[in-house]
Amino acid sequence: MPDINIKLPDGGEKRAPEGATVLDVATAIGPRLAQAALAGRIDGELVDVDTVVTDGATVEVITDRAPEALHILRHSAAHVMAEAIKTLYPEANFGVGPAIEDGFYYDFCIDKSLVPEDLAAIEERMEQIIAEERHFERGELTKLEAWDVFEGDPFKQELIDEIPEGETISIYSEGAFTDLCRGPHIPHTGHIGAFKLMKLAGAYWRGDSTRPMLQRIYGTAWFTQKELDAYLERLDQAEKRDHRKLGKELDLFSLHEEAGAGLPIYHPKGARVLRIIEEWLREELYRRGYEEVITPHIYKADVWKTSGHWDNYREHMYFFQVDEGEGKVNDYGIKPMNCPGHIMVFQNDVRSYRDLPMRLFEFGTVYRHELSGVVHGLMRARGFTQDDAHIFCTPEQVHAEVVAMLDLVEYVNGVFGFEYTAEVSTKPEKSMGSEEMWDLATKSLMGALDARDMPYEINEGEGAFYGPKIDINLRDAIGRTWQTATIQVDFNLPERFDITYRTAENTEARPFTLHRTILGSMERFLGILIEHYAGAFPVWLAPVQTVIIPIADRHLEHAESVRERLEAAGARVEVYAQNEPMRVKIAKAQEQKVPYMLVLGDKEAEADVVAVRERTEGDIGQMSLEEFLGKLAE
RNA sequence: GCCGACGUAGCUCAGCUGGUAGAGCAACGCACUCGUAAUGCGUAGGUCAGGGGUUCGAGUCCCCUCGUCGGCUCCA
Repeated sequence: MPDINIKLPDGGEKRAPEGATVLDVATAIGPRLAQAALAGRIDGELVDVDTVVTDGATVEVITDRAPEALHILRHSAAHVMAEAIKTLYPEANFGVGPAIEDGFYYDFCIDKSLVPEDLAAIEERMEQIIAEERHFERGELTKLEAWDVFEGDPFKQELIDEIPEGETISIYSEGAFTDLCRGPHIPHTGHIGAFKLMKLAGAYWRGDSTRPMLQRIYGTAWFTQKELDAYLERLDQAEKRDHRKLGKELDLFSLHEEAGAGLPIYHPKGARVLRIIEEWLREELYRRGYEEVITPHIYKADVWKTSGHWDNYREHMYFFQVDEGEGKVNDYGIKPMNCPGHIMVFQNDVRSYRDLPMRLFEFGTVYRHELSGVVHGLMRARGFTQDDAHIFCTPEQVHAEVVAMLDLVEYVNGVFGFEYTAEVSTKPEKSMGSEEMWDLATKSLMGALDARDMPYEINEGEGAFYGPKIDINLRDAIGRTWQTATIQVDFNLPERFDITYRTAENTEARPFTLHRTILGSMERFLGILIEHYAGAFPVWLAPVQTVIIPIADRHLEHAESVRERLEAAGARVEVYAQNEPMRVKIAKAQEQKVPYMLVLGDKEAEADVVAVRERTEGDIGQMSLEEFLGKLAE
């Protein structure tokens, strides 16, 4: 039998008999590798281990160390789950079942509505399938054959329908379950070392709310039990950071059924943090050439008719009628966006190119009637405050303005220690504005990112109908991402409100309008910060920076005087005056995640010093008030 | 909005197949006056989310509404 040549990823070459598979190649390299082989890669394409290699190809053996390995494993786990469901519910029809971050899911349709207890039976069945070390058998079919195999399966038939004519269709079977699938899969089900079904949910077929809703089970799968345990532990940790839980424990805000969904109420401590951030950002914006405006929370409906919200966004707005007397009734709408007010500021005078760029900002509280299913703590509320700004400028100025915004993004996120990534969304199918405007605006956005050496992804066609945008995604302390800042070009509102400026040539021109937020929603950003810091705000943000702990009642007076002196210096202080042992007060202050505790007893009163306890380091000794204030300011 | 789960004292939670509500913490009172992560005793606190129904009897079963949670969808 003639031999063939294959290349290995390390640059080496190997000879193999014709008809050799990836597994044969692995075996030739070493028996341990053969045992660890989960899949292969031939010329960059992931394949099963029993795929025949071709002459001259580069062959790589994928083991559990490869970054793709978990993905393959989870995809196979999804199939195992589907088989388990199929055996328990033979009438099941399946949608799609991909691997996702940390796990997998499968969508399916069965007669009964599953309850969480049903998951145990499915898990049990999966255990059996895994114990049997079932092999995944690949088959290749023509479109016509595939139609037959999935006879009576509407979802799979729809998927087959969309596969281009002439393309080979691959299917995988393990036991009783056959699925339309591109592959590859792990050699046998026994490689799934640990898995757990996590949650039950509903999901529209193909993500389309006009189509049937399927049942979805989410699961996670790992090579070892240890990895699964570590993952569950990670989820536990994330849960401890949940801003809704910490918001309650730290007395930052509350939600009230009687107030309405998505309408958080901020307590003194939560309000304090919000105002600290706001005042800090305001000063920074002044330094960067922004001017603050204040605009109404409500406008007559006419404004929203002009802006287009009345026609296109009404179901998301709060409108109400007011009887103005003598039978005259007016419609008013609560603002879901700050744009109209800012445009009216611009419009209030004849504007010249010399006035541009005009940068107007506002901490504008807006209300949006979000769908009931999406409200979520502070992260998705119906009332929230945007650190909103609109920049009116000439086409030539767009680039520099976006660069300046990106600089602000970098500065602001640096202060909180967030890393971030950017994405640009381009012209969608349905859009307004000329090709040239879109082109100029999109190039300005990308050019600004390039100018600041910021890498970005492009979401083709994902822009709003009225202009392209840049979105910024933060990465928090435990690696989750949050979309916050957005820089958005708007071709729509300048048109609708017909705003213009005088050019140097004394002609009339329409200004470019940029919307932008840096934090997004102040309250949502607070939620992100709570989770990022796990509730332990840095000193400059902490609503209470230091707690004073008098040891006994006789130290109360001294404690009060220390409080007054610290507050006079601008510190945020609380005295724990309740009649409790010192260690109880310390425990409470620790629980409240207060950065510093000042223990005051006889010794401190006498020497007029404070005994400082740092939240994470513990007792750091005595110092004078001045020294301590210096520490607070660090 | 859609699918599913859940809603018991201020907080965290217990309450089996229907028989008229319980703990810990917090609060309040008394005692203790304390040196770096929770002192003892006592008191009070609930139309079991709201409304309707089934039943001799409902926190427990059914329906509706509100809210919360997990997803999906939406996001001018």
